[in-house]
Amino acid sequence: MKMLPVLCCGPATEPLDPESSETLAARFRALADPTRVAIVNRLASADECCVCDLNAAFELSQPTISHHLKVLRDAGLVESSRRGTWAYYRLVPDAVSELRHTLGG
Amino acid sequence: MKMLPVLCCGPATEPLDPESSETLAARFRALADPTRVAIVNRLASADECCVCDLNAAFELSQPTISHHLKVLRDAGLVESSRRGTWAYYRLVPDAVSELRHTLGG
DNA sequence: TCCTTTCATCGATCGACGTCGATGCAGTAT
DNA sequence: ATACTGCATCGACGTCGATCGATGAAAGGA
Repeated sequence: MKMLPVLCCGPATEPLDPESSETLAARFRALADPTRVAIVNRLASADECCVCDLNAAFELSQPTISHHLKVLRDAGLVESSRRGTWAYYRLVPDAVSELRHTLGG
Repeated sequence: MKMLPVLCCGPATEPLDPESSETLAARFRALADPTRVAIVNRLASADECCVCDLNAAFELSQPTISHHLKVLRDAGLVESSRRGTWAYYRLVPDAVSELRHTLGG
């Protein structure tokens, strides 16, 4: 897991280089959609979640949900594994907590 | 300051209603741009910051910086006050901290 | 009064993003 | 072999957002 710089509070708030700003913004962008926030919230209260359950939970088309899952995957916030026909998604707690620390934990 | 629900970790991770998801996403969207992340970072290490300093710090036009500051203002992450000709911006620590808690502090 | 500086807003442009239907591809059952 | 289900990808469409130049408003100085 790549280390992200501290964003604000805390004793050491060093200036951000452009690359770090872009990395941080990319992670926040993954949460900049209500559906993705809701997905993350749902995954937070369940160890695993089948895509079919997510499709049923949100009034969106299956490709749209799949797209949001890909965005979250690319951001490293969730991970998936296929078992048989189904795909299961899990939260990556370290990624969430690392993002939280950039807000000054 | 409006109370936001807990997002993930912690003992109580209640399901998010659509309105809360939208509110949370809106806040994350304010940080979903590298320039805004850098502005927040800069404000975090200085009590106050004049807009003219920000204009000088980023290689963007003055209207663009002004736009980003408005986005951050609308999100409640920063606040401003004019003194004479100059406008000074400050971070709103409670807003940042509240957002951090939604990530499960 | 007139000019300059500082900042916000406006209008336009262009690329990024959310959404969908259609399609493809495994896996499973009949 | 055929058909069906679960999920990812593709292509297209509409909207949103980042950016800029131009303009406006307010304050200060000559």
